[in-house]
Amino acid sequence: MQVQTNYDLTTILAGFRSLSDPIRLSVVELLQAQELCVCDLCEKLDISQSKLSFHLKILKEAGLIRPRQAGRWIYYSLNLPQFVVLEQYLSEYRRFSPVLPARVCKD
Amino acid sequence: MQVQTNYDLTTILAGFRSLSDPIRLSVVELLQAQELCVCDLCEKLDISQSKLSFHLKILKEAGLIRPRQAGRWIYYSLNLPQFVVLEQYLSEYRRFSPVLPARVCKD
DNA sequence: AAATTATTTCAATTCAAGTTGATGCAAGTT
DNA sequence: AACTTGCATCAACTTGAATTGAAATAATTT
Repeated sequence: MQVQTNYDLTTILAGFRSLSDPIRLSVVELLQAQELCVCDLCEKLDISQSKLSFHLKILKEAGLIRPRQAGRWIYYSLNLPQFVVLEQYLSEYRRFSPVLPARVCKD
Repeated sequence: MQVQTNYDLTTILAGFRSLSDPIRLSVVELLQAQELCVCDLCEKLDISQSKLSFHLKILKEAGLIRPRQAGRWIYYSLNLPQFVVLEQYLSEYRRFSPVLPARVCKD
């Protein structure tokens, strides 16, 4: 409740959901090193193109990656600010963590 | 690939998946303030007990929360180290990322 | 020991997410 | 203009996750 009224929860949820799939996690790990086009990713991950496209869309809609068109290739790269948003969301848990005693459950 | 061979990818995935559901995110936000028993969470979230129990189990298995039994109540609290693991996983993207020039949208 | 309370588990159902192959589209090539 | 290439989208299908109500368990009280 007190953690972040300043973040958009929907975006946070979409971000975590995007990163909760092994293929998508592999994608961002590959993109972490360098910008890659779809066919590169396809090859490196050894999955079908339409399957990859599906996952790229989810990552893109979560704001974690962004496309750049160059001729007929589309290069994807990480959108770091969105990673930072997620990172900072998580950091709030640590930062404001209580040293409060447990509430006693009494009726 | 290059990001973290030192993390267990399965744990990371489970962590993100756990945080990708609105109910579970609400749970950890409530627990961020203080330890709570199941009945408290149930009441605050206004959901059925079995439903909550299902989500608590997922969070617990992801290592994000942990139970503490006191009599017939079970108090759940955050397991901060696991939040830190996720936070640090995300931070690696920022830290080792190639410094790209800010791209200006020219539409 | 029976009754009560807090919580988990189970089986059945519903709903959302992932996969597949085909089709469409836009950019580049001939 | 027709053809190819790189990618996205669609519809049908398969799989997995979430919800529900009922039953099971376990600690507590009477």
